[in-house]
Amino acid sequence: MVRLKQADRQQAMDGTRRRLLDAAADEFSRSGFSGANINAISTLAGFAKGTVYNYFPSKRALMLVLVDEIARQHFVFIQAKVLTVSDPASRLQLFYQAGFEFITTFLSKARIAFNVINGTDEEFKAAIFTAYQPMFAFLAEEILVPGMKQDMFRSMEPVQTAMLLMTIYLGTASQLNDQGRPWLDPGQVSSLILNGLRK
Amino acid sequence: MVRLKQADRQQAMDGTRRRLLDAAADEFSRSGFSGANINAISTLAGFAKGTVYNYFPSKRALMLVLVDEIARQHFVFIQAKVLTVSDPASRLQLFYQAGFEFITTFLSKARIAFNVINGTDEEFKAAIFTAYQPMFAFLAEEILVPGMKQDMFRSMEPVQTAMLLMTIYLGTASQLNDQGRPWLDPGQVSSLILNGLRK
Amino acid sequence: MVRLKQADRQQAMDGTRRRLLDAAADEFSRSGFSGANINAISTLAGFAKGTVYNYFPSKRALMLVLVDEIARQHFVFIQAKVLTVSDPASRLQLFYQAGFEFITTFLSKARIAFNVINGTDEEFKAAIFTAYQPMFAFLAEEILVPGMKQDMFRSMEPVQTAMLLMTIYLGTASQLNDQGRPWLDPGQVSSLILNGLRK
Amino acid sequence: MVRLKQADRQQAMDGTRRRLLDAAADEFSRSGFSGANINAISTLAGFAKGTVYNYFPSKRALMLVLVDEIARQHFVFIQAKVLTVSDPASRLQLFYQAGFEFITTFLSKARIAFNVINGTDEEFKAAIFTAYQPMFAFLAEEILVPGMKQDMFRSMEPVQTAMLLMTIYLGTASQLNDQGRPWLDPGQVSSLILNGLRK
DNA sequence: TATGAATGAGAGTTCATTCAT
DNA sequence: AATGAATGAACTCTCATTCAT
Repeated sequence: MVRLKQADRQQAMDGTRRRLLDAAADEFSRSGFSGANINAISTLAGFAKGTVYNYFPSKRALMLVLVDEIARQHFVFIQAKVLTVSDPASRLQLFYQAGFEFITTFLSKARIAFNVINGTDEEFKAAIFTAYQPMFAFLAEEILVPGMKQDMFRSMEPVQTAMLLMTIYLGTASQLNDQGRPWLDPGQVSSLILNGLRK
Repeated sequence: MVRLKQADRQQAMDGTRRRLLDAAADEFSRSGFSGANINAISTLAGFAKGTVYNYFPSKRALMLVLVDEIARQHFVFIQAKVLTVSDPASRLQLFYQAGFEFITTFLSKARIAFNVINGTDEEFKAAIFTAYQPMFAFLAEEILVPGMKQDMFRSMEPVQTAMLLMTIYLGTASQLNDQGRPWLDPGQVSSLILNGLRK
Repeated sequence: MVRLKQADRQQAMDGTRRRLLDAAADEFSRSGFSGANINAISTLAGFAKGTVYNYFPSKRALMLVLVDEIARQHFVFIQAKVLTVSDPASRLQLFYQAGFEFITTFLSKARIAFNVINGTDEEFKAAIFTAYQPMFAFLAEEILVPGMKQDMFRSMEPVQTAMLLMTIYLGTASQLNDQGRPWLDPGQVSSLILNGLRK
Repeated sequence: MVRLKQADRQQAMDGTRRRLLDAAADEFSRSGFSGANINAISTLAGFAKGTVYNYFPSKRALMLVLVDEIARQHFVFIQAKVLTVSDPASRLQLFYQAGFEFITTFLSKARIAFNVINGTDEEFKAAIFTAYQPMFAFLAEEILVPGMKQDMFRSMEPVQTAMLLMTIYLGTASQLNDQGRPWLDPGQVSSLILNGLRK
């Protein structure tokens, strides 16, 4: 019985934490980190101000958890789509397509990632790049190296190029119009990139 | 004599304004807009807090003036280098080279531009995109259209493509390491782009 | 139990609000609105500066609440005394007597009312005159009109005369010596007025 | 020649001082003392900020000079009109008539007087009451005492009654509508007062 | 004498954080 | 675990005053 109660409590806590993180994503994406308001976050989540501090020791810690979560989710989302095909060129196309899809689907989370990457807070930047490492590795090992081995792409330093592709992805995908949709078409971008990479 | 005195005073004011703008560039680039501290700006410039308000009605107004100035300066810098050659491909290479050079030379100003472009403040974004219009037009009319006319580049919608190139430039150039130098090499980027654009 | 706790909390908040309003009355009466210091108000009330803003959105809003409260309290105080008699002449005498008593009893509140009435802030003036409407109406309907009907007062336009009496009351009652007591005697004033009004 | 130059200079200084005092009257009447802005005063007068400090050591000193001047001018204005007749009752009527006329003619100066009288600044209050002493004396000696001697007014303590009449005058005259005209009619007021004073 | 750039104390306001309940 | 009143440091902005010219 005690175990059940504990399980219930755990579940409730997870729910609270989840709602706080989601509300934080909304608020941070709308106002940036400095501009974000803890009160707005807790209200949005349906809790009182103090509750935030039962789950996260500070606004900054909340942001760090969120940033890490976003980067992981971002990678998982793209990886799943890309691995449905095996041809490197198709994978690259899917990479851009899935990436743009992630942005339109999880707009506020994507905005946070862009803000952090181009922001001034070194701690947040370090956190997001650490969390994005798997994405860099995936690009290099599962797309670029196979493509070069199969003579589809010209020979390039894979890690550096992965960084270039990722940067282009983030740069092009982060420009959103008023409706929160990217200015540019993922097909257009991947076509230019594929053309650029080809032997 | 009075005229001389007035001229001196005008010059001194220009100097003050210049120092304030430079200090603001430093502070805004280090801390972002919300995080920036007016006191820090004035101290950095060697003045008292109140002096800022003799020149700019508010922190926001100061930022807007700065953003506009940065975008103009950015364009002038690149345009001057690019127009030294006439071949579209060379112009594109020079565009990236000059762009990266601008960033390493005027690092704090470049950081501000990136922050604003990827930030959450719509007023700042609108201001910077307005100020960058000439750069978009220049890319389209002085590089892409001539390149297509000369059959060097495949046929593309020039304005949309200019936006793509500009976005790639900003995205790739904005990733700086701890020493404030770009991660990526302008030659590498322009090579990929040129390859991507070629017929 | 929860209800009790909530009731306690509500009571505590009411107490805080009350103490803030009282402290504000002190400070505003001592220094006027522009001269008043929010820090002084909170300290006087025994709270930290920020607490004021948990109860009132701004210094101005606090003043408006206070002004409204003062005018209502002023009227209720006078009305209660005046309605203990029914003869119009006695009512007028009691009006001045009660009015002067209000001032010596609630000196700082009375000072605020005088300041506002003779001050330059149009928003405050509008607020206090709105809140004093019942007092004007009371003077006209419960004292002047009955007095004229009973042929005790000469015939006059009641609203205009009510305003005159009220103005004389405020003007004479607002002159206070160093001990915060009116210069003039309410009996002296009401005697002159009654003599002036008699048929 | 030197004397002429000095005279010119003196005249110019007088002009500057005059314009500053007039501008100060405007600004103080519009915004009260704390709310008034030295910059607004100097600009209104057509000078630079610093010029004010060549004529008055501080904002407060400027106000004190102005208050004194206003009270003197107020008295001279009323006295001149009242002394055109000799009958005490007519003098009282003229007193109110001239008083109301002063207010409509020198609105901003009158507003300053009312503000000061009903304000919180003890130094200003002391200054204005000192400057109004001749007016009190005049009321007592030139209107009330003769009226009592001629059996027109009932017997009263003249100084106290002078204060009462002056207070009623200031109280009734200070209520101005949006166009800066008194709410009440001087005739109505003096009629009530005369009736109140008569034997 | 007139100027106005520079000053800096001081104001109102915000808000992350604490903690008693 | 959840609450939200209270806190007070920190911030932007104002403006009377100074002083070199």
